[in-house]
Amino acid sequence: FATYNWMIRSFCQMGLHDLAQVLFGYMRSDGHLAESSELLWFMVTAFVHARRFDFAGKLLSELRGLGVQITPFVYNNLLNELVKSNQVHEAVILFKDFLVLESSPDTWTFNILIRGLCRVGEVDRAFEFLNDMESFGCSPDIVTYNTLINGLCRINDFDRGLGLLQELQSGSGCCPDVVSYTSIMSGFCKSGQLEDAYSLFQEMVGSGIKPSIITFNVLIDGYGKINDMVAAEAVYEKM
RNA sequence: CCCUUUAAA
Repeated sequence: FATYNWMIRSFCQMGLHDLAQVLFGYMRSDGHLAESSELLWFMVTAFVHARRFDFAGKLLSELRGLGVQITPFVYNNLLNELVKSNQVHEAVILFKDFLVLESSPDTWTFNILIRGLCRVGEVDRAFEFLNDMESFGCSPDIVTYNTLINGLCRINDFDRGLGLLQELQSGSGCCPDVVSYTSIMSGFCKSGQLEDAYSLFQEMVGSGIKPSIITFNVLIDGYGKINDMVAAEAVYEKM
């Protein structure tokens, strides 16, 4: 098994995934599957990086067959890697493959996917995942909502963004925080709606939430872009 | 630079 182990790893590192796949088949036939759980996860990451999601999914099935527990912490990292490299749809495919494992996704898993979908403008798809969370026993948290709010503002859908903010204010779940407000303020600033941004700023301060350095940065930058240096300086004096 | 998830640059 030791020989299979390092040969397969070497092939993966050399980018020879076809050879690694063939070798894995031989190793399996030789009855070494039971001792290969750590190698299996190594191969999963390698094949995902090589965009070979079909075989990665088969490997995950093997892992389940071995009764190996892969924690969400571990595979969230992999999903996040894909999202960061603009491969959200691949991440969604992989997410579905992860469902064959015994371990259930957690809130972070959904937050990563929701963020990815928002980044490519598929906000409605992101909301579908929000609705699916509950069936997996996951509750959306403030990060989930802030991510969605930001996604809405990025596509200039301020009405829905503000609506979600109001939902947080009235709902019993979680309360909006400085990120929620700053996110929408940033959207307003980018589209030159400084009056709306500033009234949100006042609303935030009025509800006892302390603006952060980023909040001020957003406002000052927004006023600078519309050449209102007087207002920009006025905000600067507040910090 | 980050390196399990959210706001500015």
